[in-house]
Amino acid sequence: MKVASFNVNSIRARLNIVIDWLKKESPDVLCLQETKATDADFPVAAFEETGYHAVFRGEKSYNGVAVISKETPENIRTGFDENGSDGTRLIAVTINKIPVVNTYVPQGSHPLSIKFKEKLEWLQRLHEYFNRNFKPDKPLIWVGDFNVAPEAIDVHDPRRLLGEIGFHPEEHAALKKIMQWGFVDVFRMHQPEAGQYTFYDYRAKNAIKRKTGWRVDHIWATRPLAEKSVRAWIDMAPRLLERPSDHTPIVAEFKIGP
DNA sequence: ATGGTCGGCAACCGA
Repeated sequence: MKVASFNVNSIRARLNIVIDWLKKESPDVLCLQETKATDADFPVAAFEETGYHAVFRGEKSYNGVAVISKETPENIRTGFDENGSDGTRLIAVTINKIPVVNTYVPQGSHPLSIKFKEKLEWLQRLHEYFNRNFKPDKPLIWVGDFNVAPEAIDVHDPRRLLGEIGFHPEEHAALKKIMQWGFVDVFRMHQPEAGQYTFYDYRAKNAIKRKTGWRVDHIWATRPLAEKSVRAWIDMAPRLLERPSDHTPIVAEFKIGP
């Protein structure tokens, strides 16, 4: 089973890139973040024509998550609870009997802002959500834009960036707590080298050439599933196409199911 | 070097 995650920064602006990428890479599951479309505006037909199912929860202008899959997704749930709280940032499905949780973690704006506190609380809530709904000794995949680079090798200048949004000790602590609940960073398990990034700020000139990136998009799995992962990589190819996103897809393959 | 550029959507917010 091949699982991928991609922050698209508008599914409508990026539709051709995503569809072409699906055809080229043929993942079993593709999780999207920042779709920036209401459910009525989500381009379902394009995915169905490509042979995929699409489930999604969006809103106008901001946020929005979707799961694109070859198999019919089951147990579709959006948000943290029965009320669907923060449903445009969290969508969970079961595919081939494997639960997949797709999140768009709040970016947090700036460490001194109220939004930073909200980001930390959001991660705490997510920890409780995993604890309430899943068990670390059972298969579970968590993917998405976590908006946190976990380690020094995940940013281009860790000394300068430490304490900035996305590379802050409190974010690291919050993420570490969730990892200690029972996750393995599947990408890092297969790719030990530094300097592999999923995000390049397009406000910065020549960011890709200068390698000023961040690894903030992730594929994590509980141990029984991580043990079945066979490879993982970041796909820079979409950047060569028209209208690149500032994020790029991350992919992992597991020796299970189809 | 303390800016820069996207996307959505109609003035600026979020990233």
